[in-house]
Amino acid sequence: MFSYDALRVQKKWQKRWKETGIHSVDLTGDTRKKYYNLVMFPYPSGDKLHIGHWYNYGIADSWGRYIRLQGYNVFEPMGYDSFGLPAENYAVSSGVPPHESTKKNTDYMTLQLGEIGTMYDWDKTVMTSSPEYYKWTQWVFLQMYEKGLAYKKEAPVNWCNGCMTVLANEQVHNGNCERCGAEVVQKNLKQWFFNIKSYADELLDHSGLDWPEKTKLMQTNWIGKSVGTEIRFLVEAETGAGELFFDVFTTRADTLFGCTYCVLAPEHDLVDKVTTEDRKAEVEKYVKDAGKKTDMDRTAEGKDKTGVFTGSYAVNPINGEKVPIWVADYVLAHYGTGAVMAVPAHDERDFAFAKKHELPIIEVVRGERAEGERAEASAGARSEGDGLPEAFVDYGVLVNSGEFDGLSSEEAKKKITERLKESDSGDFCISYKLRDWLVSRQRYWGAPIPIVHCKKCGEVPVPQKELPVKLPTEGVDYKPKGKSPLASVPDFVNTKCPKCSGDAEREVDTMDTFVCSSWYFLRYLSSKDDEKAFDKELVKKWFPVDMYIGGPEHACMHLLYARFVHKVLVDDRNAEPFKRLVHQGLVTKDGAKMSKSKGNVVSPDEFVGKYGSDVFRMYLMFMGPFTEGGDWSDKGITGIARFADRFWKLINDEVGGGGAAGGGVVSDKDALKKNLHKLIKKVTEDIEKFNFNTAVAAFMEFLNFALKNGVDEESKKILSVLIAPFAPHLAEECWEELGGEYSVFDQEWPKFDPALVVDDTITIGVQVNGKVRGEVELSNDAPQEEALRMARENPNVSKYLEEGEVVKEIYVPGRIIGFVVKG
RNA sequence: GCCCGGGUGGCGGAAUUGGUAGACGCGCGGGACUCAAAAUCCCGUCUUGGCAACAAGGUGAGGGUUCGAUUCCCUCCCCGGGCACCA
Repeated sequence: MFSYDALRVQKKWQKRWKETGIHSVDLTGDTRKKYYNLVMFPYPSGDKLHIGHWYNYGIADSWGRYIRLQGYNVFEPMGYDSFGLPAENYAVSSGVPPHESTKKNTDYMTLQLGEIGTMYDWDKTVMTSSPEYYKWTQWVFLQMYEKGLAYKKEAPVNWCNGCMTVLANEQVHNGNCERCGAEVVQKNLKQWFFNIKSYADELLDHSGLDWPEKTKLMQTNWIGKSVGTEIRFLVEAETGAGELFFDVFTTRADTLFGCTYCVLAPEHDLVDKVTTEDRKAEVEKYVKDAGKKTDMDRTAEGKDKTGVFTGSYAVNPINGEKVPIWVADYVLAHYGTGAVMAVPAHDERDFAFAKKHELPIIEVVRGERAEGERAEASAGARSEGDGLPEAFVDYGVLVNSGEFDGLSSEEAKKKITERLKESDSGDFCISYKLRDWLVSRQRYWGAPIPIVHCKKCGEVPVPQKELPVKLPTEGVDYKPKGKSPLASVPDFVNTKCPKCSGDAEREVDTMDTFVCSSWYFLRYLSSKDDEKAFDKELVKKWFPVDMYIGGPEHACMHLLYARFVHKVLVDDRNAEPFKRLVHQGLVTKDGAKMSKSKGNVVSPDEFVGKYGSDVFRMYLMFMGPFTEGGDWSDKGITGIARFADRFWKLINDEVGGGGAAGGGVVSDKDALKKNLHKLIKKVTEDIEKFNFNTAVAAFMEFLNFALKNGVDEESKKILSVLIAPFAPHLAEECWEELGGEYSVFDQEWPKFDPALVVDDTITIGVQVNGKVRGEVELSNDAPQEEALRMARENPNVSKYLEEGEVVKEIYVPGRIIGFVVKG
């Protein structure tokens, strides 16, 4: 069918690559410039590679091959993120222990990744579920612990009813579990956290990172930094409980005079203390009900602002006004201080709440825009602001604010905060949406947390030399019960305290798999003696990762965690692990996401078996821009199959028929040279931009030309190198066929001659009143006078010029000639 | 609700700073080769009218700026992604 035997060729070269060890990287001795080409490592599933794997790994590899040809020493490692729920869930249903199924899956996957024809250096692979790896994940935990960045604390946390474990904030999407989709509820539990919040400012700093703007923005929004004021409200103690106070956080200190009540979150410590006897029953019931609700329930009730009065009052420190203290679940316990000052005139939520519960509304900021509306409202309600149709949330000028009247919001924020500072009742303050990273999980298939609980000494970290704390593989009931399965393995639980040697119990929770994946890129550079988690000298040499390729879904999870952990491990708050980041797009079928349930999943094997892996890879590259994905078409791939075949024919002079040139006969040598150099330029520039689709298109254009015109041997060699990142096996075969020395990947990437890529004569359009009326051919640097003269000579153009008087002439060299005619 | 992307032929998708819209490929139509089919090769392919030259319309909808707008501005519609009471 095809004259190019793709399957034979790909087998041949995969074998040759392996035998010659061409992809094995010398991390220390090589004198070429280093390039760390990283792709997010896969979770090893038992299924065959799906199209997304091919898309991601195939194209990431093409990038690596291109960089290699550019003369770099490319480090392209690969490993497995092999801890995690799927293997464990499989164990629950089948009884096959995770360490067994995982081993089988990774072996199989390695084989398949080889079939793509990738240049991974398997000598330096990692598997996060191996004791050799998780030993050091535990060490990472201890590092965090020693630096005071890991702590165990009771807090309201997210609990997934499906996975029967707690989840990090980042792993809850729309109130559901990111993994299994089950509903997530709030529970008060004692859990391990990493203090990622203390790195918020460093994580906010993306300077110097060549990352997609969108990803940086998502992280910025997730961290959610707000600059504002913390204000202390004293409680008017009717309960006789002594001097009570609470702090609130606000970004709008300028509205402080408009505060007509305060709200505590139901979980706030002070709720009990400020509630008066007569309100106790009602408040307790409200708090209890709120606790039972999921976040979804709380927000699902939407704009309906529920709440109860505590019976107590607080004093507004700026004016001594007494305001009632309420409890309401529209105030979040975990943000700011868990308490707010409510200013109904200038906050939509407070406005809705005040309306519903008939609390006063006082206008303290006025903007130009509100002027008309207010006049129409009632003049009588001016000072009270009850006439406001809605909250005015914009900045403006202060009113009803005593001596601060007339100040702009900006100025007032500063002045009011400074005043509060004088009386020790407030200060400037910064608040973040980012919460600490909850890292403990009540599941089996993860790295055990290296902590023991001693009756005498309390919480004691396991000494580094005793690592790894091995995950038991015998006698484990994997079934999730809401407690770690490890709790039911006595041999694991019962231990001795490393400090006092007394009886102690091991921590039974395991670590979030995102901890494992937050440092694997460092582990690829492990030290030979295994004395350290990674080789510091190698890390110094090879970091940052020059290119990191992976899915955009990790923007606020892995990519945030990895930056944080990297900063801690290399002991530099400003260090960044990934210099350039590129996200692959999604491959769809008929415009829809592929899914088993829709039955529109495309299996690569069928097409790889028919056309070979090069064609499959190249079609994926051709489908659309890499970052945007593309739509798979069973028919579309035939275009690339034809292309590969025609390419092969060109190299082998099998171009008979149709009057095409062959046998080394070149009909226009200058044109060949020009087109070849234009191709080199186009392909090089497109690859740099990750626009592989247009690079392939340029190849096709060139091929169409070359098959007619003929090519010489030198051009064939250049073409073989140029095609190498796109179709590595084909390129090797062509290169060998042309008598080139193994390997094509040890050649130099061709350079174009700038003089050859510009045409001396070009064809440009001529417009009359903006409409194209003809085209003229003129020299590249033709002066305006000549260009216009030639344009006028065009019969169709002159026809339109005669219709009136030329009032303007336009000449953009190389682009357009235009006339404006009036009449 | 808010914040990002994006809407271009039958389809996937191309189009520097505003400068000949539709590259390249698929599909489709026609032809060559063949007893025939496949494969291959050649020609055509945005719509309408015309043999053609050419003309008119055309990049989600409507306005605007400009000699000229897929590109810039305003209003709106649709699709994808993120956030979601963050005070």
